[in-house]
Amino acid sequence: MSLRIVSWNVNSVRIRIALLRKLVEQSQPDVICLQETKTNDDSFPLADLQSLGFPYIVFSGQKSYNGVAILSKQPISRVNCLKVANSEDKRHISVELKDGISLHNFYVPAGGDIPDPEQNPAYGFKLRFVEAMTEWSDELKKSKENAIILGDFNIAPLPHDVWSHKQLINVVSHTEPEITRLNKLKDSYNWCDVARHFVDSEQKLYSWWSYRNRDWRKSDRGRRLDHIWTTPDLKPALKNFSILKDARDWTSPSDHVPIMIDIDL
DNA sequence: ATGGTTGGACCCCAA
Repeated sequence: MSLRIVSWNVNSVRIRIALLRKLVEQSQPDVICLQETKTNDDSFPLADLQSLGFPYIVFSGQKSYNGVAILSKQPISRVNCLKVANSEDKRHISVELKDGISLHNFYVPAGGDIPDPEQNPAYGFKLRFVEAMTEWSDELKKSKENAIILGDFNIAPLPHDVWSHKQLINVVSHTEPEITRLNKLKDSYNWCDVARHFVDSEQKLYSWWSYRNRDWRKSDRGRRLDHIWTTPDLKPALKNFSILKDARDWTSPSDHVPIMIDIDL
């Protein structure tokens, strides 16, 4: 069974319905994982999304901030929401795709502007959040379960995951403490960074471009904040990876674009 | 060196 899985930080699910329709028509994904849905569960646009051809939808949201969802064409089971780093924030939801293979959708905290946990608690929370993900990953490895983890990790780890390594080294998303922690998470289960499995590390690769640029394509000051990782045993099953960059030019876009994999499960 | 934009709620916050 070949599965096409998309991850997208939509920056409000309710105002992005038309763009989700466009995504479905153009790319025909089987599973869509959303971050920053920005709505509580009572106001989640369930019927609208089901009408796009996804009868099976699970979501965990809150008013105004955060929120995650998974849309699927096929039945899903074992729905779970983790309380990562003891936070009440709705930043994780997972399902079982098929026997023994789980899919975990994470929205890692952005972490504010100042890269100092003393001055900026949001930054400290971000670091603790990735540490908590690592503890979770350690347990997953012990269970030997295969998994896909994806979402907006809000960290661009490699020099060519940002438009200027030098200019962003002290900018939250590309600081040494964040990168060290993300690498620790990656090493904890030898996770495969699917984007870099297919695209050389010397090549620039972004999934996010700030709203605060007159011409995002021309200035091209992007960062690779969105990720899809698999457990090492799933590597041979990976068939394709793509970043749907054109979505940044859609009418009233998210500042993140969808990223997509094809995997034979 | 600074400011630029968006979304959701409310008159500002987080991204």
